[in-house]
Amino acid sequence: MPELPEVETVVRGLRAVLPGRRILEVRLGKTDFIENPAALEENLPGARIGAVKRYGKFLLLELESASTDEAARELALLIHLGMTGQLVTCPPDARVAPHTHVFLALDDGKELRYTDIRRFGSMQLLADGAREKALGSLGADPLEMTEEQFAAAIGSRRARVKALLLDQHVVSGIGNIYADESLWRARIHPMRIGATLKRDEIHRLYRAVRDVLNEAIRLRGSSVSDYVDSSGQRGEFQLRHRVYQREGKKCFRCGAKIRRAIVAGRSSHFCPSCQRAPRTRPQVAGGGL
DNA sequence: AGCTCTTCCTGAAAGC
DNA sequence: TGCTTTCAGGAAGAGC
Repeated sequence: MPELPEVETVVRGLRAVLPGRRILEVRLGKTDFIENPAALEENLPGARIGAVKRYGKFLLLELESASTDEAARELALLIHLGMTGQLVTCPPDARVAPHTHVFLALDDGKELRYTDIRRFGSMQLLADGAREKALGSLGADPLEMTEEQFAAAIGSRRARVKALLLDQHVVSGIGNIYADESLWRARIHPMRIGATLKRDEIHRLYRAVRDVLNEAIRLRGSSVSDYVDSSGQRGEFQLRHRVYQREGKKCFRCGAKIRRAIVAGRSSHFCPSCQRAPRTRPQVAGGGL
């Protein structure tokens, strides 16, 4: 599922081919994940693609409307890949994958396609002033924030650290895979309360999050379900997972059996030996460590 | 403030 | 074997 490293990989791929391209034609399939489908059909044809950006797990295609009619409106297409979203460029006669719902014909003869099996993704055309409203509440990007900012965001909260890492308003871009992998690397139990983390633990978590994300970007993301990059290629970081989907297997560090528990409503994988459960209130469901 | 539950959706996997 | 049920999960909203 696309999290920060996967979205970053897609963004880098699109950055190499999209800027400067003009959109010639739009075709839509199912549109229940698009905020205003008619707005796409009206405004995308003729628009020129500018910068390709990433905000947490969001992709943003900046657009220059070709029509010089009224005020030259700055538009942007905001895209979230949800769990199974794919953005791929291909020749227009390439086989159409099932569940492909957006086709953008480009002026270099290529096509940009959006495929999303579960349609948990979203697509929205943002007018001039709407960008701040759509993205303003996002937390800082963990690769851009300082350790002090990270410590302030996590260390002041009474929620479980797993919930905090997943909360896009606290830090943006981390999902279930990278939360679990980061916590394992930092040797912190997912049920720990943010405000109870020691300075050294915050430091380890900050380092772990950044190291895991950077390494995952280097390996072009994790392909666990349907993720592929903008060329249709799978990533390789799933080969480096230490806890995610490794329930019952041996911890790479100590050999104990990896456990799975529901934390913050999400399946959480951790080593009960390396990542000590908090002693007092929050207990892992079913007792035990 | 933070937790749990629900909703959206499909396909894989488990259950019978 | 084949049908049915459960589950997974990003994000938002409801209710406590």
